[in-house]
Amino acid sequence: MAKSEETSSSSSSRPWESYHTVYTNAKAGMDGVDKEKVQRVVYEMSKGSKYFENEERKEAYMKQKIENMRAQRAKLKPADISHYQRVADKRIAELEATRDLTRTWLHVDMDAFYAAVETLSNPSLKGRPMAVGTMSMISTANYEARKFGVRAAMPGFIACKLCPELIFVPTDFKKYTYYSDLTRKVFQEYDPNFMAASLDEAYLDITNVCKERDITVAEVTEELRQNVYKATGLTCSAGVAPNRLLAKVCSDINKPNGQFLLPNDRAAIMTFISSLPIRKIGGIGKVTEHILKDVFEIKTCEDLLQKSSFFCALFSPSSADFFISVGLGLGGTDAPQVRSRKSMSNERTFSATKDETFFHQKLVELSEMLSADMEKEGLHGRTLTLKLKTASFEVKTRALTLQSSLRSSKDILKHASKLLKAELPVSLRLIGLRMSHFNEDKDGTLSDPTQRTLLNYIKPGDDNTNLVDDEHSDVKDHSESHCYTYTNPSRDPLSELNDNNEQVVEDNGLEDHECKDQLNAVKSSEFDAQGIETHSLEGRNQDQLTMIDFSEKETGSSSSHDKEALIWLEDYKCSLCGVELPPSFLEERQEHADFHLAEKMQMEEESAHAYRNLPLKNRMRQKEAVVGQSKGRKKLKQSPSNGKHIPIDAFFSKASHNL
DNA sequence: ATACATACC
DNA sequence: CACTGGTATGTAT
Repeated sequence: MAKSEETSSSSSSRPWESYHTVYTNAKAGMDGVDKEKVQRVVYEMSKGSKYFENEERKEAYMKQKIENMRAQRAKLKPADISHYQRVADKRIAELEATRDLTRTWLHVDMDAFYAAVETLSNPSLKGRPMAVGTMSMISTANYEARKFGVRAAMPGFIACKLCPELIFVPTDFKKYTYYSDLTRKVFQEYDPNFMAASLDEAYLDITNVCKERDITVAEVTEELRQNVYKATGLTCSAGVAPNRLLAKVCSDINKPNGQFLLPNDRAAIMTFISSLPIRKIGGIGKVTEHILKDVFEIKTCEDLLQKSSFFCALFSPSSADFFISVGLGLGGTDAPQVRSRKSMSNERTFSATKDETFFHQKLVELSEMLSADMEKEGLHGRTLTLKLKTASFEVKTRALTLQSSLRSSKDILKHASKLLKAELPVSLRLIGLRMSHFNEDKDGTLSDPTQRTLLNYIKPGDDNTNLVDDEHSDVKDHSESHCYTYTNPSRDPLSELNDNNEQVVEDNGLEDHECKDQLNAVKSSEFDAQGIETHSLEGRNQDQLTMIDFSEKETGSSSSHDKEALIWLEDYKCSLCGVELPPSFLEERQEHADFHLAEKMQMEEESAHAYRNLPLKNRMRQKEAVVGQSKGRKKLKQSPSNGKHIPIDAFFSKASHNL
């Protein structure tokens, strides 16, 4: 008892101080905020919740990591330190040699973008504290609301407590996309190859405009911001620097409606960097900040350079390079590359439940959405990842990599169901699906493996695209991990938003519903055709049946006991899968039994199909593997960084922040 | 290859 | 009244 007494200063008397959220970070518009009050309210509103408990769990994990790191640091002997100091000094010199001060990069950042757009369409919101989002989550808050400590990523019900007058406006991506496009038309006049980082942010290389028009950087920046305002009625902030990493930092300095220019001058950069808190750097978040501060007493970018020996001693080379680069004020200066998408996903949150029928319905919806999204981009994927968030907020992922790539909602559903089944029973609050390992399919040709393989065999251009992209995709710094080059917007302003992650609800309106209904219709007829006897399941709906996966593997592996009937061993354990369900859980037991029954029927029904298809698929796959050769690709990727000419951005590519 | 974590908007 | 959604990437196993 006595030992549980808290001795740490804050925990006992002011418990809210130890609840670390992301809301306390100094953000634009948060100057006159009573941070202690915000912290207290956030704590009071969260305390005791499942969410809070999970945050505590995560906090404990982080503390553990810090302790491990501390121990490692303590193990270093003076001789080690001096050794690693030499290693670090060498690396510093090498990185310094890559410094490129010839480009002028501008980072534009719209001010409170979503909120500003909503105010445009409803001027009565002007001057009143407002947030875009829901009671559950806020996307953006306007500056009036920020005065109360309300900010993005804060749940609405907490924001309400901080600011009772707060007005909530639901998000409307269609609107934001429209205005985003207007801004991009302006950006294009300054840099046709500008990089869109999100709906409201972009990087522009203005080196050429400044030269061609023979005007100062400050003038170009003012003019650009003015033109954005003329085009949209929205204000933005801009930062200019010799690289993107610094430009982003600069755009935050005089926000809102301001700009900050950092000259292309090494001394100026070093001065600027020296007092800069590391948390301002894109890629250094809450956790990394905490670790660097608690383990190495690093707070500013200057500290980063001074403690560089520790990075070389205790971090991966790529992490060390990233931290040292930041300490030197280096960042991406290269021309933007067209990057191919790596993954596509969707997820939904709902009130926590154990209802497997409900889970299945979600999987159906997610599969259909994902399939449709993939089709829009002509993609087929090989790896499917199921994401689950339990009622206690723990996130789990379960992945499956297939022999051949897929896209159809039916295939996705069948594999997703299999993955989910293995986790049951479980109480969930979120389900998500992600597809990755894409093989592009430009012609819109179907997933017919014959065609794919033949194409690849004759003309390996299909994968070639990815190969080139992959090589360059490593050559990006962290703050730009989501940047896409904005390709010609002249015709259909919405079409190329496919290049952008945030194109989300583009055509969500009518079409979407139509689509879903159609898919549902198709789905039901499929089930009918499969001849599943719903009546044998005591009124369970058909959807429940589709929880059962269609996999060949399962058929083979579990065939040994597919004749067995379910018995509750020792009156609580399922004889088929070992799941434990007490006798009092009548509903659950019935559902569970249905599950196995349907599974059995499914397997029997399927075994006939599986045998015909398998050998063929396997053959195709082998060829693909040979042609695709992802291993050769990896080697190619690495060689440039080992060679004589090292592109500066390479040092940001793998930088780690998980310590 | 998989699982988990971190980060960004 | 009860803590998002989409993408990328790094680390560990």
